[in-house]
Amino acid sequence: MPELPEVETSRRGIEPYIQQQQIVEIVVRQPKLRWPVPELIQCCVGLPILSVSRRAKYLLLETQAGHIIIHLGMSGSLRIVQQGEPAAKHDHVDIVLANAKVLRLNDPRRFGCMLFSQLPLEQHPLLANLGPEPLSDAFSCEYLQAQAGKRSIAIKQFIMDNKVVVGVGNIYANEALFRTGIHPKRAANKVSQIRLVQLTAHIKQVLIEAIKQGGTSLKDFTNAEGKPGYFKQTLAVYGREGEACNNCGEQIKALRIGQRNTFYCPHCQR
DNA sequence: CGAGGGACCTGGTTGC
DNA sequence: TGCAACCAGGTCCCTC
Repeated sequence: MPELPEVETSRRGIEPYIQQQQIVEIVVRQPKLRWPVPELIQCCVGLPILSVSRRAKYLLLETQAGHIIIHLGMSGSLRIVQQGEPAAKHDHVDIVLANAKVLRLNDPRRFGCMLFSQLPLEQHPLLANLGPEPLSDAFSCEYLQAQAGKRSIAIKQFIMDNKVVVGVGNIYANEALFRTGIHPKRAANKVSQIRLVQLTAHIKQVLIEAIKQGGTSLKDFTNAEGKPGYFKQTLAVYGREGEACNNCGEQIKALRIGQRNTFYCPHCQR
């Protein structure tokens, strides 16, 4: 479910309920996520959550003892529920807070994780080698041009590479390339300089629009209150194989790039 | 170093 | 209706 807009939607949704709240209890029903939930996470109990931030698709809960690092994988979601609410299937972890609210992690496929790190975050192995945030000034057209020149992989895989830029998943990679008129299979180092400038802007634009609409709810993504996002209505190519291109009316095509489903308009994207 | 593919999981949909 | 095959918003890790 989650690409960057969905993770940011979750962050904004949970922050008002958990920031500055003391952690009363951490209940781990299923520790077997992508990596085991560490026992050490229990050392946060009794401490307040000082901040709720995001790096790439990782959510970071800061405490005096270290950071809780949460990734939602493909199917994870976070909800705020009242203490005492019975757990449903795949509700793997509860962080119970002093205000009687519970931050509850649900993840059917268990590709997500909940970790704890006492290291400075920039030294954590999962965070140390990430590229710039797409919505930061560090993700500039000059930067993207410099990176693209070195790579021969398909432009779609290139912008989905977390070492290049974080937070661009399958949906928004497809959408940004459509907006820029670039064929997703074109080699990164064969995209013109002008189009890389446009692509930089379109990646930012599509992510900002999706955040404004609360993310894309495909199957079951919901925010902290259990409500869906509305960006699905805005998707121009993702999931629209066989339908008419909004721009030229030609049929949207699908192909596979790096084992991922890829959608594009053969007329508008070259 | 870069590129490619398997791996980790459950559940919904599709097709015989 | 039943069951197997395939597919899904991610990304680490191994091999070549």
